Amino acid sequence: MFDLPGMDIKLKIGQRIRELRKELEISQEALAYKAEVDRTYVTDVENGRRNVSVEILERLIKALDVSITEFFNTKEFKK
Amino acid sequence: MFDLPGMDIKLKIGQRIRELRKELEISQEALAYKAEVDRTYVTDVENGRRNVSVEILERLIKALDVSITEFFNTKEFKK
DNA sequence: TACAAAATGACTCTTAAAGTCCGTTGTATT
DNA sequence: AATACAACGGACTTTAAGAGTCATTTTGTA
Repeated sequence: MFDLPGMDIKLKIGQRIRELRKELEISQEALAYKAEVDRTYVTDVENGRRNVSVEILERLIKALDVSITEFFNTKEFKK
Repeated sequence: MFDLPGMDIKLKIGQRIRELRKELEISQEALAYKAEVDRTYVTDVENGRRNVSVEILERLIKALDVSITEFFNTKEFKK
């Protein structure tokens, strides 16, 4: 996985979501259902094409069974 | 500052922004200028009235001179 | 204490973009 | 070929973001 210094926040978030979703071994559709967002929306988010709002992001993070702190506790979010 | 378990994510973020802004001892207007957002928008965000997008949130966090990891590394974001 | 200035809060309105919903296409895997 | 998953497109509805204005609170200082 890449991590260029100036990489888009949307891409970083998308990659993190995909990473955690894979760990749970669930499909995009299953995640979408859990987070109560649209199926196609998850695809776009994971591919860095969506500027997610914090309320939607919180739902996705909850659906991934991690805390917000945990979600952002990876090297690509540390400066 | 309070922290009820089911507290709105928008309020938590607003409180965190205010907290860090106070530490820097700058006004809402100065923060707005640094983050390139409207002054009244910062007021609304701090008071939990705005569902901020991640791109804007990133700008605010940068303007507060902390990493995203740091920003969310407080007890109210841990579960 | 009183006054001015600065900072913040509380609305409203507009438009650019977030988020939804339908279907279709691509790509493996069995 | 059939099933499951992911990517993509377009049309649509809802809302974030920006901006304006005025009211209120806070701060400093004479």
